[in-house]
Amino acid sequence: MENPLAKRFAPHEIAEAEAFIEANPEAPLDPRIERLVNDLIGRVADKWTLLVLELLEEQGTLRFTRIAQQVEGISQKMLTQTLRQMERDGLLTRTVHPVVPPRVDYALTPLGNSLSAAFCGVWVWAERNLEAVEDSRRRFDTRD
Amino acid sequence: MENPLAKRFAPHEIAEAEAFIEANPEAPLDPRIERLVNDLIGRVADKWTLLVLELLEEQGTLRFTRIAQQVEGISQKMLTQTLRQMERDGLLTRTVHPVVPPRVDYALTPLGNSLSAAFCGVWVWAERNLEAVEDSRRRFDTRD
DNA sequence: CAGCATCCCAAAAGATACTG
DNA sequence: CAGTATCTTTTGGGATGCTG
Repeated sequence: MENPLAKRFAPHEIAEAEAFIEANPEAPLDPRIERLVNDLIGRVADKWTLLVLELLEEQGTLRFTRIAQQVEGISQKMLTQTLRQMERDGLLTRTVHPVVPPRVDYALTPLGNSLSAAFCGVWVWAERNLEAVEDSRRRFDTRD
Repeated sequence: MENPLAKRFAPHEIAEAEAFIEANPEAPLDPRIERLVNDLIGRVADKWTLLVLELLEEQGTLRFTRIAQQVEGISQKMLTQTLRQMERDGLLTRTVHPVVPPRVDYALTPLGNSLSAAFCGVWVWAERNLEAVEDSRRRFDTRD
C-alpha cells in the first residue's frame, strides 16, 4: 500500500482530532494526524499537481490532451499519475464518455477549488517576490 | 548552471513585467516570467522546504542538528541541500560561529517569514480537509 | 483519443563512512 | 557539530508499442 497510515483511522477519530485542534490552536498536533497532514501537503505541494490545479481552475473542464498541451514539460506518464492521485484525493472528477473516439473530461471538485484558493497566496507571493529571490540567487552565485 | 533562465533578466526587466501584471491582472504572463514563477513555486512548494519553513517559523533560530531531529524522516544530505537552496533563494540566513565544536544557526529572513505566511492558507486547508481527503482515498481504494 | 504496459536511462534520494 | 564524500537504491521520465 502506498501509505500504510492512511487506513489506520476511522473518520470519527480524525473528526475528534480535528475538533481538538480547532479548540486548541496552540496545542501540538497528535503525531499521527500531523503525519497525515504532512503527507497530504507532500502530495498537493507537488509541481505537477499545482500546475494542473491552476490550469483547471482557470479553464474549467478539460480533456487529457488539452492538459498535456498546456502543462509545459509534463510527460504523459506523469500526467496520468498526477491526475489519478488528484482524483484519489478528491480534488478532481474524471468523467469517461462512452463514445468513439473516447473522451475523458477532468474538472475540479469543490475540494479542488478550495485548495486552489488556498494556494492563491503562494502564487501572489511568488509573483511579488520574484525579483527579490532572483537577486538573492545572483548574489549567492557570485559571492567570494 | 542550475537554471539557465535565472540570469537572462535584469532586475528592471522583471520589475517592469511585475508592474504590467499588477496593472493587467487578466493578461497572460510573459512566458519567461511565467517560467521563472513556476520554477520558484517548484522550489518552495517542496515537502522538505515547507517543513523546514514551518519549523523555523514556529521556533525561530535553530541549529542544524535540532532541525534534523524535528523534521521527521529527512536525511542530512537532503537537509543540507534544502537549507542551501533556501539560503540561496533568500528565505533564511546561515550564521557560522567560529567555535569548537562548530555552531551554525539558521533563521528565517523577512522574505522567508512572508512565504511562511503565504503558505498558512494551505496548512489550514490541509487540516480542515484531511478527513474529506482520507474518505475520498478510502472510497477510491475500495471502488469496484 | 486516452490511456496502460514495458523497457531503459538519468536523476534524485537514502545510507553510511569519514573529517575539519 | 556540521557537514562532505561515496555508494547504493529508488524514482522520474522518455520512448515505444498496444488496446478499447
